[in-house]
Amino acid sequence: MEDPRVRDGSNMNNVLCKNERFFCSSEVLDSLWITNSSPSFHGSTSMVNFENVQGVKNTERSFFTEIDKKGNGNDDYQSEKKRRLPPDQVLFLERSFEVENKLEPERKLQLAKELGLQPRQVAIWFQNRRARYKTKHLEKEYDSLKESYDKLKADYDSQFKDNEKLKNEVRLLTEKLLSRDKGKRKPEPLDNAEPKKPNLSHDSPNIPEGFSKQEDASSAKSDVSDSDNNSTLVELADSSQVHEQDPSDFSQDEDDSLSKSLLLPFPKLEAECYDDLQPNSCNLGFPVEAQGTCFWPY
DNA sequence: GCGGATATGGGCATTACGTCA
DNA sequence: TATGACGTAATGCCCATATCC
Repeated sequence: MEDPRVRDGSNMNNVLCKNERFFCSSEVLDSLWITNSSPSFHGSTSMVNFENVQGVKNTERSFFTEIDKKGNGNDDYQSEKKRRLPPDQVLFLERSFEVENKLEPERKLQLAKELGLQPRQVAIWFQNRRARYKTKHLEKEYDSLKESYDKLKADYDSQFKDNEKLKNEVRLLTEKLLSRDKGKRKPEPLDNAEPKKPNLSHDSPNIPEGFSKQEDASSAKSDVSDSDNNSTLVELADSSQVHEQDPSDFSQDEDDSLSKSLLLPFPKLEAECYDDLQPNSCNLGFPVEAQGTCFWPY
């Protein structure tokens, strides 16, 4: 069974248009496509006697002038020196690549025939093109990840400052309450007085000490993953509904200790705050395979 | 049905060459 | 003119898969 897609050049437009994701202009494709009736690409070798898709001879290319000057009539593809493909051929291959980045044998033969290239050349071009695409894609993915990371880090820093501010407020209020209690009654032994502290503390009798240790923001930041400090902060701020730490949420990020420490205070960010991100814009916590993608696998 | 030999194609690292600043 | 950086065509190797016997 012959694949109708590759039967002739006129059908190639359908091939190129079958994927609606890509820009597809029949005029453009018509200008690119050379039908079998055109002698333009029918040279027996890769690019000898090549004419571009508009039928204009490429007599300006240095390679041909060199060949002509030397009177080299050798049609053997293997013996030819390596040279870049002309822009029109590259454009045509790019269009084909946009449609499908894998090359079935029949399509390879058809492209080779239409472009006047060796099938091997077409296959190599697609192979290299896939490699280039992968590189570019990885670069974009890296940039996206970095952007997401920076954003997340900025969010964390902002939240950290707010946290510090709230801690200071709690500390001041605690001191006020303590001083007011002192004024009301006689001083009591310390261990007796502790349980009479206001609701700010349930299980952490040494709150002021804990705060005093964290007044230096930088040192406190380094301790951000300390569960004792976190629990203290949460209880003091009476925000247990906000902070429900689940260590399992970060099991996929073990290799990145910095990211892990940054994320710890905000275990629900991934699930709740980044739903609107574009695919591939943030991979934190998600395996690459699980991300939606409009790109080809490579 | 199973297993080995062979062919084919893709991925990847690398090389070779052309181009340009 | 020489040179280094960069892009890309091409090569070689490895692996997965399909087919044949």
